[in-house]
Amino acid sequence: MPYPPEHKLESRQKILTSALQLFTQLGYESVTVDAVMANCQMTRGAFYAHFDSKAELYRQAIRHAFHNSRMVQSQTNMGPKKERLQQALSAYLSMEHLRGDKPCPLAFLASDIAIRDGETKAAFADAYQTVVRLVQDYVTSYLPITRQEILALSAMVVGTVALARTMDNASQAEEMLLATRRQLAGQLALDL
Amino acid sequence: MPYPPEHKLESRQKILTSALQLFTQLGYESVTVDAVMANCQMTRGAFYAHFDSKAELYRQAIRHAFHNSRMVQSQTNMGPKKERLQQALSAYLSMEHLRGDKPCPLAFLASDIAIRDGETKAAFADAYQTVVRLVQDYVTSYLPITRQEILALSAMVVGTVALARTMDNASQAEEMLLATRRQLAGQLALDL
DNA sequence: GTCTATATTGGGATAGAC
DNA sequence: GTCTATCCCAATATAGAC
Repeated sequence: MPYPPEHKLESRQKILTSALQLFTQLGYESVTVDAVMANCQMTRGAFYAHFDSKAELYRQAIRHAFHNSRMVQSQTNMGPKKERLQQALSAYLSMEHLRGDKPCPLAFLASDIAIRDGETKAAFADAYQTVVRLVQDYVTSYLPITRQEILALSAMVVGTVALARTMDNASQAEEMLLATRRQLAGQLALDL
Repeated sequence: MPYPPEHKLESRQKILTSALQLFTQLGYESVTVDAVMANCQMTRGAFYAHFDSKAELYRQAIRHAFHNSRMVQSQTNMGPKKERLQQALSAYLSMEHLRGDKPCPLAFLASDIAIRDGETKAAFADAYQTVVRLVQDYVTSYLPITRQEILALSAMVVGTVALARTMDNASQAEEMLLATRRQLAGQLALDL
């Protein structure tokens, strides 16, 4: 028995992490299965023992990213919800995030998802609705707010990161992040 | 002389319009030069008399889109700036826009641009800065506002359209558009 | 489960006729 | 300027050994 049973699960996790990194950096079409596997020290042949196709890998990588996101993971953390929200937003609206550290699929893949098949879009839409409800839960713990306001502010946060990433100039990107932190601090009574 | 001198310019415009439509619908990589040309009743061979490469076509299509955008074109319109702004925003945050009618590259291509070369990103960043200044000019004509506020609100508007486009469900998309219209109406004293 | 071939397709770019 | 025909490379997916 050359491989222990947990080996396959470990390989799967490695492939998913590798895939998310490359998909967010290069976009769906420019990423090859070869590159994903090489990026985690495996070869192409092994891929098909884990996933049926590249499209399937994309869907799973998105689910994986949401499940491991700061916002979702912060549910298991200690401390008041307001502080956890503040930390998550601060990390989200940072240059480190822009550079691809724990990339959020919402901001990094939005226009890529819009052109995929229904199954992929549904996976993405579900995850988005979950995050919106989570944010609403966090904010309402200390401030009355409507779902409508949460939706608009979420779009602002995600849109800021998506647009800042397109800027060729770092100071323009920083200006955008700062502007949204200020706006958010005012509307959500946070210290950002 | 089989071709009058204006023929080439006309062909070029047709190719650019065809390209923008396909790029925003399918993304850069999934669009073939063949498809762009077939979409405007020409063949692949003719393409290279107009553009050096597919990457060059992408850049030109983005410039073309900004130049023909409602916001930029509204500069030549009559009427008070506040009304022109209101009309542009209303069209921007509509289901027709989401369906691909005069697609805005900011919202439709943001995560696609982020992974392209520096030249493409620079073209996009320039266009974005122009639009931001234009919006600021329109708003300040009737309401005092800072550049920071304009940046945050612009990200909200663009982010809303980008995210709404990823939803598999039309009513979710409508909810998002409505939420941002409401928020914007409040902050910019508009009737949306 | 993972490896090294390999079959096959698709698309960017060019050549040369009209 | 536009056409058809062609070269050439890259990438998905599979076959079969270990």
